[in-house]
Amino acid sequence: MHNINYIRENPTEFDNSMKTRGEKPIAYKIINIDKEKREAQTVMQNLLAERNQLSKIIGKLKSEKKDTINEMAKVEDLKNNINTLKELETLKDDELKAILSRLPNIPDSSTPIGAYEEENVFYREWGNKPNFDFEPKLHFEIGENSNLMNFEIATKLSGPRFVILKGQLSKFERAIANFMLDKHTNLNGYLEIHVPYLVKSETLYGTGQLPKFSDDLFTAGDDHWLIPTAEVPLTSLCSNQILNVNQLPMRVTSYTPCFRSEAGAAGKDTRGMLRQHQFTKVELVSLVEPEQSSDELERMLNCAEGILKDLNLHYRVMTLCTGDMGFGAKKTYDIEVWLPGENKYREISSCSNCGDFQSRRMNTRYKKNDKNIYVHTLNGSGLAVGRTLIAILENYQTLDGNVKIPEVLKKYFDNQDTLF
RNA sequence: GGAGAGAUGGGUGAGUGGCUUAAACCACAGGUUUGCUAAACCUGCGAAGGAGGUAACUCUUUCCGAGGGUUCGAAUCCCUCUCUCUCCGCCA
Repeated sequence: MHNINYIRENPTEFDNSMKTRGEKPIAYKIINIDKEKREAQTVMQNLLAERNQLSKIIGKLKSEKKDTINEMAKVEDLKNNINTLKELETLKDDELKAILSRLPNIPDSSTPIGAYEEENVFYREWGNKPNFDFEPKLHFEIGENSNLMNFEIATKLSGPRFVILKGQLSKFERAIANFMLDKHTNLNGYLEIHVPYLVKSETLYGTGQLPKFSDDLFTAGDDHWLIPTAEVPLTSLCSNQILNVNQLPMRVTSYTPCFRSEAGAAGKDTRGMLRQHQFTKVELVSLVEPEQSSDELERMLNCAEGILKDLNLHYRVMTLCTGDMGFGAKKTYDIEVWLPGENKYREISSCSNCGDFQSRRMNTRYKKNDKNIYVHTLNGSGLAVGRTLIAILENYQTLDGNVKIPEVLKKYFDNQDTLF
């Protein structure tokens, strides 16, 4: 949610920001509605003050057994005006909220301006593309050939975009997640949290998925929604709270399934387990003081990159341009891992600084020098477990169709050298 | 799922229609004094807004779980909902 005072004071800058995100100019309209709201409010409050005065007088007169007909008549008049103004104020406030809640965050000054994915900017890379002396297979070829990955059964049970992992592959998924969690909790200072996978619409509003993106979500009825990412419950842990400054920075992590309807992705990535309705992810979330959020984004990116380095997987980091960035983000880095089977880089993590955009929506503040300040929130994948599994299958495959186990994962996988 | 009891500031907790401008205590912050691992005393201490002023500030509205209603006036009365606790039932 945007700070109305900022829009009031910087309408041109605000519209320019929105333009880079594909929105039309709207500051003028917002300011007008806000003005109408405040005018109604001011007049109403003056009348309320008058009513309160009169009520006190009436109380006093009654206790003295005196006549109150004049005062009662005055209050009756006031009441009608108050009700009319109250309705007007509510109307204008609803209008304002409807607009503000659907506008994306203002990009950071360091976010490159652009409309499409192609305009994302290369930030850095690590490692090299591996050399194969045979034609590397795609992850689902390796999976299906070994009979450990099955899409038909999953489709029979749940429809398209689901998968079943069996035996060693199912266990391998678990090993990858455990490795990530151990690293983030033991070395990177994140506190592991077990969160609900169903949340209320109010919670999704706080992180920005609602009201605008309900089509991307699965609902379970009764105001319960399946989480599209653990970012939603983790970021919301301290909603409607005033934290003490010494609770910051707060760093939390969670390993959860994520559920996405992939409504806009019809026909895209239909083969394999790259784009599923359900996948697992280790998520990182930080709540920090405003001055620290830029540094925290770099730190978080390093935590996510560290996993890929440990796994010796080649990747590049892209800075997303304004048009490709998510709704709540001020700045986002995508980590794209190299997939030799596909001969492509593919997103495996996305780390975003949301500034105070989410904390305003969910009302998370901290107290410093007697002031209540909105925290800055950050989230990042550390990493998407399913896609990490894909990356290992494709990068560590051998000619005979087996897969070598990366050194750091062996202790999570009964010290085996190969997948099967 | 059934029955009962509750929800008041950071915490405990008083408050059954106007004398509450939400008491008191604890915690916290600042200060004074005594003098030493502390005590006593004083002061301050919830949130979100609006109007005025260059400003320190002043005035004012709303908020006692949430939303409606009654009333000149609601923490207090009425209705709906949510959550918590206790007991019973069911259950991994």
